[in-house]
Amino acid sequence: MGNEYIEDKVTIEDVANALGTSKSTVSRAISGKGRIGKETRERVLSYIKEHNYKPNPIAKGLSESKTYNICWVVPGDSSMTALPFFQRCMAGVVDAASAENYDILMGVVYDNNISHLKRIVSNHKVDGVILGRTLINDESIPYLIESKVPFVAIGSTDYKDVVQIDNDHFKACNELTSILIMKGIKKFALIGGDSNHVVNRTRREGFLHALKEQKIDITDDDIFMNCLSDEDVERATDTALRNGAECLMCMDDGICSATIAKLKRDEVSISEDIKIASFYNSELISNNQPTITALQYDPKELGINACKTLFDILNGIEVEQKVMLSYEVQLKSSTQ
Amino acid sequence: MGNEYIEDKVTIEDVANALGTSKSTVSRAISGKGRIGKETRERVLSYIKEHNYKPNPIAKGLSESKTYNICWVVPGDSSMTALPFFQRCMAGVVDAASAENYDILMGVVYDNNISHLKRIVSNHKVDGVILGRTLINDESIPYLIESKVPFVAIGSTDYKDVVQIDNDHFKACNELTSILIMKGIKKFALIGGDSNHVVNRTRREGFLHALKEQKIDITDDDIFMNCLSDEDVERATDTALRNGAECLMCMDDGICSATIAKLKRDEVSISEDIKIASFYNSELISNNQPTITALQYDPKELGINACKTLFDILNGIEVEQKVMLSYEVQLKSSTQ
DNA sequence: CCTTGCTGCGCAATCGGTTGTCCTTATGTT
DNA sequence: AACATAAGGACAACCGATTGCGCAGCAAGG
Repeated sequence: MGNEYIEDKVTIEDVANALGTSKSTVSRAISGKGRIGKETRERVLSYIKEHNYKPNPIAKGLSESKTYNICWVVPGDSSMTALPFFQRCMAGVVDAASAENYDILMGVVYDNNISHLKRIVSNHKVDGVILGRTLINDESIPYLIESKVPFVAIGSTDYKDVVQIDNDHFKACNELTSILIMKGIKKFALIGGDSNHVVNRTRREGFLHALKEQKIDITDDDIFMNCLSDEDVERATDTALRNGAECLMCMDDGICSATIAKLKRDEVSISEDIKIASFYNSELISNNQPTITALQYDPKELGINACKTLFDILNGIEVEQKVMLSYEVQLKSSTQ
Repeated sequence: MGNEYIEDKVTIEDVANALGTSKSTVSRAISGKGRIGKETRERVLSYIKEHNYKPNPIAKGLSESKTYNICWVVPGDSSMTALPFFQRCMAGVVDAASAENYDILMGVVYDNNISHLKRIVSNHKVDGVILGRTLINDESIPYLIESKVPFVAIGSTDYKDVVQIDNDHFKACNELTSILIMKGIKKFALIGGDSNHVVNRTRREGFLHALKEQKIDITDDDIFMNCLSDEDVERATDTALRNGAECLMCMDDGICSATIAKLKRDEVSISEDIKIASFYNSELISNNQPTITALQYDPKELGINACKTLFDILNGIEVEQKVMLSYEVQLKSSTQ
C-alpha cells in the first residue's frame, strides 16, 4: 500500500524527536504562529533546512481543511486551449499559485459537460476554482455557486455575484474601431469566432457600438460569427471582399492568422487592397509583414490577477466584484 | 480558517451515526474489503447514494499514504503544448485518471528548469508523474529517478530503467519514406523542429535510415532542423526548392501547416510541382486540399496508455519497460 | 515572601478516513 | 447437547499535521 518512494519521508515527529522537543514546537516554529522562543525557533528551522524536511500537505490539509490545490477549468476542445492566450494565462495562474505553495488541478469541461469539474469539487479536492473562460449560458457557474466553492471567472458573465477578472473588451474594441473610423474607413466587416463565448459577444458589441456612435452603417451580411475553421474564415473573407469591405476586423489572433494566410494566398495586398485589424495580438500574427494593427492584452497578468483574487477570497479579504485590466491599442501598417 | 463551503460536508462518522453503525462498517461497505454482511453493505451504500456522501480524499489519502493525484509535466513554452497532439494526449491522461478517481496536477517545466516539478514532488503532492515529452538531456528524468517517485515518460529516452510509452517513430518514418522512394521520389528534403526533442531526432533517424537502405543520397544541405518559427520554415522551403527537392518531409503538423501556407502563397502546386508529406497528422493539415500524406497516431491512446501504465506501477504490477504504440501510413494526394 | 502575569513548551484532541484485533452471535459437526 | 468455527461488526490505533489548554519557571509588583 502507498508508494515505496515515500520510504525516506521525514515527519514532524522525526524532527521533534531528533531535537528533543514536541511536535507542537516544531509546528509553531515553522508557522511562526503561537508562542515560541526565538532560540528554539531558530534551532528547529536550521535543522529543518539541513534535513530538508517538508510538511506533508495532505496531513496539513486534513487538519486545516485545506487542499492547497486550485482547479483550473479549461475547455476540452483543443481549439481554445491551443491559443497562446490560454497558455500564457495558465502560466500566470501556475506562478501565482506556486508563490503560495498551491498547485493547479486540471478541470476539463467539454462545452457544457461539466462532470469532471463536478467530480473534483464534490470530492473536495480543491480550495477554489478559476474558470478559464466564460460561456453565454455557462453551466459551471450556477453549479459552482450552488456548491459554495469560492471561484473566480476569467471573463465576464451575466450571472449575479460572480467575481470576474477581464480585459475591457468592449471599451478596447470600441476604441480601436473608433480610431479606424477617424482614419477614414467607412466599410467594415467582422470575422468572429464562437458566439457562445462571452468574450466574442462583447467584442462584437464594442465594435458595433463604435459604428453606431459614428453613424457608420453595417448590415448582418458584413458580420461573420462562428468562424471555427480555416475554411469558415476563408469563406467569410471572400464574401467580405466581394461586399466591398475596406477593413476586416478579426476577432482573435487565430482568426486573424487564418485571414492573413488567405489574403496572401489570393495575393490581396494587406493595407493597399484591404486593411485588417485584430482584436487580439499574439505571436500568431505579431511577426507578420506587414505588421498588424491589434489590441494587446497581458494574459499572464490576467492569470496572476485571477489567482491572487481567489487567494484573497480564500483568506476572507474583500475583493472587487469585477476587475477590468488594461489594454493597449497598437496601430501598425495593416491599417495605414 | 478553511473554507465555509465545506460547511455541509458529510463525514463518514455522520453516516455511521445515522445508520447506527461504526465508521469501520461504513468504510468496509464502500471499499468492499474486509468482512461485512451483504445486507448491511447494501443498507450503507443506499444511504450513501441518497445522501450523496463522498469520502474525503484528503483523509483517505492521509491514512493510505496516497494523494490521488498525478503530476502531468508539460513544457512551459507554448509552442509545444499548443499543438493538438498535446491537447489530445492530456485528454487521454485526464480520462484514464478520472476513471480511477485520480486527478491531474499541472507540472510546468521551462526547458530544463524543473523547479516547479521539484516542488510538487518533494512536497509529496502526487503519487506519480507522467512526462509529457522527453528532451535529449532531460534533467527531470534523473531527478525523478533519484526522488524515487514512480513515473512514466511519453516519448523515448536513453536514460536506463525508465518506463516509456511511445509511438514507433523510427519505424513509422522509415516506412513512410521507403514507400515514397518506391513511388520513385529520389530527392528529399527534411524540414524539422527542435532537435533537442527526442521525438524529432528519432524521426530524422527513421527517415535517414530508409534513404540509406535504398541508397538514396542526401546531404546536410537538405536537412533543416530547428525550424521553430514560420519564418524558419519559409526559409527552409525556399532553399529546398532551389536545391531541387522533389518531396518535402515535414517533421510535424505545425511545420507541415506552415509549409503548406508558404507553398500556396508562392503558388507552388502541391503534388504537381512539389510533393509533401508529414510525419504527424492533425487537424492542422487534415482538412487541406489537396489531402496530405502523413503518419497517423493516436495521441489520446498514448495518454490513456501512459496513465494506465503508471497505475500498474503504483499497484505493484509488473509493466513493460518500453511500449510502442501503432501508427498508420496514410497516403494521400500530396504525394501522387 | 507571596501573588500575579507572562513566556515557552508539552500534552492531547482533532481533522476524516483505514485497518488490525477482539468480542459477540449464528452456523455446522459429532 | 457440547463444542469448534466462521462471520459480522465495534473499538481503537494510526496516518501527519495543527491548535487549545495547562503547567512550570521566572520576573515584577505589593
